[in-house]
Amino acid sequence: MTEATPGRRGGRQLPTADELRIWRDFIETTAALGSRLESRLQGDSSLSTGDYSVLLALSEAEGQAMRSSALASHIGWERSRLSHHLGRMERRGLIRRQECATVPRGAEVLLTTAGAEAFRGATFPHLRAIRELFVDALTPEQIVAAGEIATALKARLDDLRTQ
Amino acid sequence: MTEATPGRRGGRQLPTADELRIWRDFIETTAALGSRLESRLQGDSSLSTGDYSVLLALSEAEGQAMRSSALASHIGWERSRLSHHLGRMERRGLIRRQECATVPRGAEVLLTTAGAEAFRGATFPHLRAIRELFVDALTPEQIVAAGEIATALKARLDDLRTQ
DNA sequence: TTAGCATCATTGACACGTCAACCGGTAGGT
DNA sequence: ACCTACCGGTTGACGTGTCAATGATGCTAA
Repeated sequence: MTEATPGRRGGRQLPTADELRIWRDFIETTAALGSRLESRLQGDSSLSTGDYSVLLALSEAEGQAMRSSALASHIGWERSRLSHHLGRMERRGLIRRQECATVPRGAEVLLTTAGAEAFRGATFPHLRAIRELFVDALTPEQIVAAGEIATALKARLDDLRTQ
Repeated sequence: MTEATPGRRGGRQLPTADELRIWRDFIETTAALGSRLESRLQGDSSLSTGDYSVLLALSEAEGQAMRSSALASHIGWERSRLSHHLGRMERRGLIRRQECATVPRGAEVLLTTAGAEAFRGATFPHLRAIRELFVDALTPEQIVAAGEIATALKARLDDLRTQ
């Protein structure tokens, strides 16, 4: 199961029509789910899911502050993406950046009170939306299956990246 | 299952820690899968998945041409999104636009030979990537389960939109 | 007839992501 | 000491997506 057995289904190289239909349903529906959640969060709190990830990480951090690179790896973003996003969040007053005293050339990202407040206001509606759009849409067995599918897909992505 | 029973799991309003962990795995992994496929397609053919959707629809269309609005609803895009995308594709010579003879104010989108060729070259590697990243990552049972999960999530999204 | 009104498509402003280039500083090897 | 190589972070260019506003055109009802 971890190693692909190339001949498992007759050595075909291309998906069957059924597999393709499921693929399309799956990728399109998950994308639609993501953007619906995005717009729910936007409407409830004027935050994007990116903002939410950053604010969540900072809220849980020691002193509500993190080094930029630590933040990037914590939420799994590229550095340039984070830098652009922090610029936009700083303009809106949600975070602040300052030179790091201990590490030369390091940037410290600080949660502002406005940022903390925005995060507090967003959390409850966001979790409720996750429940309505995902948890309540599936049976308990399907939720477990979704977790296993995610794990298997992630393993495959990791395998192919380093290979 | 179609109607949410609010008290089904004790009337909680928020997801449990387990549900939340699965949610994050699920949404992040599917997003990563989508962008991996995007970059595979880009590397193999210099097309985006958006380009691919448009070219697929046009290839299958009568006379390799479609009205803009028909194309939009066929691939499920907003018209403004399609208009922007067609502008970029037209600059690259993949499609052409011309006034529609039959419908006033209608725009006809035509597949160019360069577009048809790009699509032909992209199809095989794209389908192979879907097989490698999705079909081969899952057991046959998991593929079925993925289809059912997509159907359930889609039904939920549709329910909540019209409600 | 004309004043709305819906329809088809485009446009502009803006948020977001990726890629590649860049910059400043530290560390290693010669 | 000097050259180089990396590291942390930023920037610019560009493709992409959404929203709201705009044109242009036909339909309908006062």
